[in-house]
Amino acid sequence: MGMEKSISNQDAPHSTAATTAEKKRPQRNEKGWQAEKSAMTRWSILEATIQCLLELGYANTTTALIANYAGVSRGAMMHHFPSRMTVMRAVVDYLHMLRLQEYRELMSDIDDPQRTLTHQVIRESVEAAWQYVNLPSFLAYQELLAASRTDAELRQVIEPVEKDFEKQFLDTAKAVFPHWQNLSRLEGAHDMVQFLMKGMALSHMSVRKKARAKRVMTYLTAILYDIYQEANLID
Amino acid sequence: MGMEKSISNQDAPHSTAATTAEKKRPQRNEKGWQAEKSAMTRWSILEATIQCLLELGYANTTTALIANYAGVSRGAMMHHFPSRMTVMRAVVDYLHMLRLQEYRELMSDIDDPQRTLTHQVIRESVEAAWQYVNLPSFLAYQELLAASRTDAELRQVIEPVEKDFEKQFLDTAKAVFPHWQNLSRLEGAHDMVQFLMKGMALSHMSVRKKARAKRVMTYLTAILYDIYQEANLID
DNA sequence: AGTTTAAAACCAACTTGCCTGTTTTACCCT
DNA sequence: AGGGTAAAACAGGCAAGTTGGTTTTAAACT
Repeated sequence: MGMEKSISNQDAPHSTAATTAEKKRPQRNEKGWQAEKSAMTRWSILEATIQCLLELGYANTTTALIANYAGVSRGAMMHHFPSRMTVMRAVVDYLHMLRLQEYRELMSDIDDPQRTLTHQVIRESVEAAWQYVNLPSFLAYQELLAASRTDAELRQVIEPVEKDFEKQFLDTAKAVFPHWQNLSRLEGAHDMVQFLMKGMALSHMSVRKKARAKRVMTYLTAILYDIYQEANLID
Repeated sequence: MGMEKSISNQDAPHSTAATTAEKKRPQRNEKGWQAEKSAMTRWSILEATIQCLLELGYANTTTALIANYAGVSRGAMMHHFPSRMTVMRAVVDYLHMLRLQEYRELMSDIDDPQRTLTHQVIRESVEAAWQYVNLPSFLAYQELLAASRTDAELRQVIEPVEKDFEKQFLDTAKAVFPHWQNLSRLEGAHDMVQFLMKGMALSHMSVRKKARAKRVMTYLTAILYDIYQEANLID
């Protein structure tokens, strides 16, 4: 009786995580292969979770689904993350890192050779912010943030991260606009950008999305320029 | 032995719905008592559902919880609403009506005797919009809207309502500002207000909420005034 | 080197609890 | 009495977490 139980009745229909950014498969007989494979499994579970959050929402993101998306057995997954909340914790941290990185990347494209803020530079930074809130990482994080409103455990996890993120986020903005002297006004401008972009992103405009977004960004650029001018007159 | 069945072994820790707007208890032996009582039960279930959405979120709003909050048995509830989604459908319609009503009420406080938009009038309407997005009805609706992104059945229910709401919402704004001629710019201004307010409301600012909201509203008022001026110059 | 041993990774089945919708039973008003 | 209303019990399904076992890797020992 060979038993052959390894037919693997696991059904893993989605290989989403794998398609996005397949990490180089570690070679066996290498030193520390196990550790590397373990890390890759963890990573694919995190990516799968994000995919689930985007496609199914927080409530419908079950441990079984995550495992399927990641292409691992539920047992394996529970080995790396002993509970659902443990996965979420890891995802929150992962997104924290990822979002900051992506934001900085977008902002680094904006260089400001004249050392003074032109209308054009402001416009570019506004458009970068719009790109930013349309990234998957932003949407996935919002899903967690929204769920945390009524999930005490998740809130405990996400709250300190959120605080830290906002701080670093604002600091990054300050670094991108070093000539902007008046801090209070910079913060106000920052709020304007964030709130508007968030509101737009979460509105899922059903009609004329592109045109309306463009118009809003035009208005926003104008007011930001005004705020900047005033801010530097005062100094 | 008056029977006083209202001892209600149901544990209904929250009497939220009752506190908000206790309808007059219908008197027995009145004509149509049953119909009235039935209507009141339905109403209290809707209010209870809204309360649940606010406190627990869509995913955690179970039929049993709703019944508890409403102070009815689950059986009674299933009599009036044969399924969970049926309740949600009714709540969506109820909120549709309620939100429009509340918005119009807030806007009706703004009268404009000079028949021309002053800075002050704009400021008041902005503040009304801020009040509006801080109403429970707004938050409850957002909860449903957010859930509908990943719940196909709910989306089918809420999508047409959402479309109709946006239309009526914009129409109301037009009615409040009849002197605002240039329609395109009015729509742009409307978008600015809605997106900003939504973004702020959903940001749950943890620090200096009041001051930041005030500052944002000041900026918003300024840009709206500018848009208005330009709009009327063009005409 | 080759074998043994411990640990890490993985897998499938079970348990328990909760949620929904249904059915059954009881009630009360006209 | 009987239609409309309410309460309770029930059945089916699903998801989280646990358990017990198997395979794979790394290291220790002879």
